[in-house]
Amino acid sequence: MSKNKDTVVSLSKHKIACKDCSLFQICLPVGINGEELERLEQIIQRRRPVKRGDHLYHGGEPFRSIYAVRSGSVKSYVPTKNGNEQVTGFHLPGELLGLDAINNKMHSCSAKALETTSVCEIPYDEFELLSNELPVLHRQLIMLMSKEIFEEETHTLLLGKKSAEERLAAYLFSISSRYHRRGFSASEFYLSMSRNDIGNYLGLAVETVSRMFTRFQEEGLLSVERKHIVIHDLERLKMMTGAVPGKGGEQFFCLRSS
Amino acid sequence: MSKNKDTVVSLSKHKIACKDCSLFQICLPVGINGEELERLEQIIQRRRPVKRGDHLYHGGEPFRSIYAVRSGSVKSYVPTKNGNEQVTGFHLPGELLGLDAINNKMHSCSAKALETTSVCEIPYDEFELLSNELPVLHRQLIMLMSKEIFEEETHTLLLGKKSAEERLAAYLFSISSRYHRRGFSASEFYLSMSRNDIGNYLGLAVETVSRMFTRFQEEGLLSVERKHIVIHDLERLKMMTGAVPGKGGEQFFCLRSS
DNA sequence: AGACAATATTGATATTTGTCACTTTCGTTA
DNA sequence: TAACGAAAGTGACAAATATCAATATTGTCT
Repeated sequence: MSKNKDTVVSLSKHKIACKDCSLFQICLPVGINGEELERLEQIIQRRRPVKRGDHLYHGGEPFRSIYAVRSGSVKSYVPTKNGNEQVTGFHLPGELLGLDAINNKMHSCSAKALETTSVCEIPYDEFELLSNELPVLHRQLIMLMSKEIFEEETHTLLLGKKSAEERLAAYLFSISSRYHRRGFSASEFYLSMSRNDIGNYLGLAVETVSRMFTRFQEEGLLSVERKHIVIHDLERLKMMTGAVPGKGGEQFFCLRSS
Repeated sequence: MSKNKDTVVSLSKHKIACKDCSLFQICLPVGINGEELERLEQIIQRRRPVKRGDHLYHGGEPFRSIYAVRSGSVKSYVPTKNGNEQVTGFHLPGELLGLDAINNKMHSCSAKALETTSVCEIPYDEFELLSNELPVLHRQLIMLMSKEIFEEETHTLLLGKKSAEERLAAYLFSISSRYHRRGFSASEFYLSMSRNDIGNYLGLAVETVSRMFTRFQEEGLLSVERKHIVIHDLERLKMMTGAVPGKGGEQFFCLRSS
């Protein structure tokens, strides 16, 4: 039990059962019955919200837990030799972090909150033990990891060949879809990450990102005011990503929505 | 049990027990005991080698199996609207394919052999059933998927910010390490993929790839003759990738070796 | 509120890479 | 073996983006 008032307030405010969590069907889409869920909940720790700039873990630290974002957002990055960092991903509500560390038993990147963020922490050892009795948990994790691999692939697709315009369009479309899935508006949202982070993630100079936002706005595609984005033509944005597969491919549109 | 002669012949030719397979410790690194292994082997199908250009699966097809490359190499790609394709990955011996399809139950990309290639096929339904009894199988799959996610992240790192030089260097270093791990030379190997595929994967024009190879050769970094590569200075190649993390980071060097 | 630091935007210029056109080499098939 | 088409390499040029420099805006701290 924490001692200061702040924490107590936060805990009481955030102690929500999984089944009442708005992310329930994102975290646990497959059939988990009541008793199984209860046992899972017993090992899940709901951490006090972390402040902007705080770390969930650092690269090189031993791996102990998987995290699920409840609210807020987190960025993953790797520090590089020249004192810079390379951003490897952003994590929005309902998304998991730390999956890349299971195999190494060590975190390969650092995770930093981009804003006040609350997460669920799932201690991996306990999860493993429980999974021996409840194979459905393993199955669920495998599904989520598959989705993660699929999405990384999408990101490869994004960075692979495209122009700055296509990259930023694809990025915005991805963010939009992810917020939408989480129950928020697809056409209006705040970008919690800086232009710097976006450019870094997309392999573009900050200035190029700025210019692209300006161009998009001039073209009437969207309105942008710092971090506040309103997309006026989502369909055109999607087209601009250039990621629509060819013949017979409409059924597996690959610039994913979730 | 298969019925037609063709299959029987192939099976007899390629029926090698997992424990005798040179990829054993790559596929199944953790402790699986004899009986468990035997039961796993019963569901693994060793397919007759596929010829260069043949597909293991196409994007949009229902997902049925995971594949492990035994020998040869495979490329994954997504067809795009303009009739081109976007290469999303290469798979060398000891590596798995199809993990991205578990969640969707549908393949999101196509997989094509770059040369004569033999694979093990693991029907996923049967794997799931068996895993209910042997949780170690699930655990192993999760480890392998974690590794996959880690490597995708590495690829993000590769494409994120780097110049053409850094990209090609990182690519060659990755291929080198993966061959090395499989027991081949780290400094001399054949690139089974075309310049076109490499360029596509790295987000570079074919001509740029060619020019970079030429430059690398002029600099004495390597010798290249079409697909045959000899690397003269692996250490310098590694440095050129620019992926060395900063302070205290040597322990989690992120441009991975496997 | 004021001041400072961080972030974002804009413009001018340099560099890199892509595109186009052509040549060479290789591999396959007749 | 010859001939063809595909893949690879090279050069000239154009286009896209990075870099550098300056300014504007925002957020934060006192």
